[in-house]
Amino acid sequence: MPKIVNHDQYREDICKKCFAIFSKKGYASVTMREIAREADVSTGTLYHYFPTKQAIFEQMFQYIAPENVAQTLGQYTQSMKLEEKLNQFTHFWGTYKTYYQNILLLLIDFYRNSDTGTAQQVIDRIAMFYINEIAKYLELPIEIAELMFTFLTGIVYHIMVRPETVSFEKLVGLFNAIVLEYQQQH
Amino acid sequence: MPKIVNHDQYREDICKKCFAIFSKKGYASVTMREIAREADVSTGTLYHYFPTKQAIFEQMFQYIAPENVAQTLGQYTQSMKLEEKLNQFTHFWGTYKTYYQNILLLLIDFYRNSDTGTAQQVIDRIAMFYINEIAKYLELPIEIAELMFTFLTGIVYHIMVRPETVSFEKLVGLFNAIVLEYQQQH
Amino acid sequence: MPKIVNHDQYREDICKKCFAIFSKKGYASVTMREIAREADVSTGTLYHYFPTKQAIFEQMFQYIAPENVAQTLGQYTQSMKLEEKLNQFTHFWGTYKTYYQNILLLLIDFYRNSDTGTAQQVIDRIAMFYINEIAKYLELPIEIAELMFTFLTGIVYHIMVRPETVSFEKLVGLFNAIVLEYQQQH
Amino acid sequence: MPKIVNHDQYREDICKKCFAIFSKKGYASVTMREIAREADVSTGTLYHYFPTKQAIFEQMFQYIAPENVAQTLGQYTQSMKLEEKLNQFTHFWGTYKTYYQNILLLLIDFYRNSDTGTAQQVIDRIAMFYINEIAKYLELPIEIAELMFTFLTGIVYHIMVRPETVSFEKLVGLFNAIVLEYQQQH
DNA sequence: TATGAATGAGGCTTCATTCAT
DNA sequence: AATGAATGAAGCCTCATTCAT
Repeated sequence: MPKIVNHDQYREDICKKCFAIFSKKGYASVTMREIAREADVSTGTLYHYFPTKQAIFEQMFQYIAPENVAQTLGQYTQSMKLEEKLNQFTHFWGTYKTYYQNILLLLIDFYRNSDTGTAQQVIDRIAMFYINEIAKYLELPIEIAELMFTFLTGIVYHIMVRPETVSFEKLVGLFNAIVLEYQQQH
Repeated sequence: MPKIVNHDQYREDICKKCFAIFSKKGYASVTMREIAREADVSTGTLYHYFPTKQAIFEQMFQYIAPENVAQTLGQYTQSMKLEEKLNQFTHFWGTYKTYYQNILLLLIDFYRNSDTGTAQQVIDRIAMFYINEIAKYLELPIEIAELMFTFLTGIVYHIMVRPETVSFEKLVGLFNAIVLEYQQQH
Repeated sequence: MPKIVNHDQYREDICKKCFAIFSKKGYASVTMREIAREADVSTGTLYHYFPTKQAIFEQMFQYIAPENVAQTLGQYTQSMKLEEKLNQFTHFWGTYKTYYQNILLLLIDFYRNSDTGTAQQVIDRIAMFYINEIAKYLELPIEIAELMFTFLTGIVYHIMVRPETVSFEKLVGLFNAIVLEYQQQH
Repeated sequence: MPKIVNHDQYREDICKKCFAIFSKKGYASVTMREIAREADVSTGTLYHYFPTKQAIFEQMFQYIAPENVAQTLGQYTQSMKLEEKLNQFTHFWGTYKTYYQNILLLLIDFYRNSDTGTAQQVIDRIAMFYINEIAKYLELPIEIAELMFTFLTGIVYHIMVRPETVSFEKLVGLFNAIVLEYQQQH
């Protein structure tokens, strides 16, 4: 009997193992040999489980992203007032800056290198997950959460490409103030 | 008798000519042959003026002045009330969606493929140009303009990668409402 | 308790089962996985019974008896006159065109991929079977049957590679006429 | 200025140079590196002139086959009687056995590895060339020439795959006798 | 025995870069 | 200066074969 393998489980393992290298180098400049090395298998094995490099990349998101996200977001402690929550939340977000930057770059690579429709679906699923978590935690309407998430995406981008000029704290503080004020009016 | 050529001028010409193709296809998937064709020279000539493909890409941003990238701005007509201005502005922004998406992707390629410090400087210059234009036109403090620009960046991204779920109008409408309210308080 | 297996019998089974796929796709473009699937065993089992892919291919011809290859023959009904027989025979041959084309291609693959001497022996055995059948059925001397078979081989080839130009009926009609005339003289 | 190259001429040169290796090893088992070595260029250059391996193979026939064929056939000396002509012709054909065998194998590879329609056209052109030459030289009607060519194809095949059993002379002698007799009747 | 997961050499192809003209 | 033909390293992928279970 050959080694008993749960294919899906194995795929997931491989995906998890190569997340780091993709996250570090993006899509295009990662070679199959590197992926194989990272996943500690041969290139042949890679092709035993995935038809193409692109498929590895795509499935990686299916397996990794939601989990990582959940892991990342599940750390809030509850607090009472919206203002405090906002502060805690954005502070937290700031702590994971680099992580979110990598994800953002990776998602853009994903968008560039995959079938557009598929990419959009996958990315949307990830985004919706975030948005719902934000809404739940901050006890805000989903539209506001979506607004916040969109804005935070913008922040992640600008902090990455313009770190000298952009102050995360200032930007976020201003945004929080605006949201707070708006919320109090309604 | 060699052709008299102003090297810098020639470089600038080439850069401008290949902006379109880079903006359309990104960095990695544009070949030197394509660049040469676009710039209407031979690959040999390309290497006479630039040491590498990456150098072309980097210098392109130097020659593509912010005004060029933002050439679509500056078409506003003035109107009185902030609300109207906001509406006009965001409507306008929405019209050029695809263009901004391409620029966003391009800048990310630039960030990925160039020296980080240089890329950040160049991108910052472009961003600041936009932000100042926004501040000037909407007669808003620069911090608010920065906030808006950051947010608009997020929108461009989300509209690109999640078009099924995200409504530009709704998102922007909500944002405008919030900004407006905030502005009236101060 | 291991399964009791008659190895030779097992080999024969496998060979017979994969004849179809080889005949359809040729030697080179059939993979071991496909052979395994076709024979309803694992690739490991394949290698338990055969040392290489080539060995499978070679032994296949050993087990595929000439009668199998020529199974389509033997369906003739007897009729009296040579002319009628010729017509019936060539009509019949024409009906199985595609089948004979595949066999022809397969034998050429065999010739190319196997030890020349072995291939020649096997192919000769198959050919002789055909020729004898022709001689028997048409009641013609073996030399004439050989002539006919050689000619029919040529026809199979030309119909395959030049279907637009070659008319099976015309070619065969002419040939029959010639044979007939020759026969009547002797 | 770069080296001045007549692309078509260069393509033809490359094709001619790699005819030998293809003719010796067939299509599938010839690698691009071998082709390059044979043509005395780099693999890159190969792709400068041909988009794929298949294209090289296909164009090789366009360039090579008619010419080689012509060269081969242009050696007849005229003689008076049909019988003598037939003898000379078939003798000649026998002399080039190996050459025709290679061509036959190669054409079958061509048929297998190219778009069917294209392959058929190319092969038909070659065949028609032969047939016309036969008709012209032997002063026979085109249908008889076609018949002969078809038959000769069959002979080439059988001599190749069954050399122990098949006698070229006998087969051809018999065929000549039949043709001769038929011709005298009409 | 039987399985099929695992291997890795080697195939085709791409493309930034070099260099003879 | 300008050209574009030529290069060859390196990428993705295939598949006959091996081997642990």
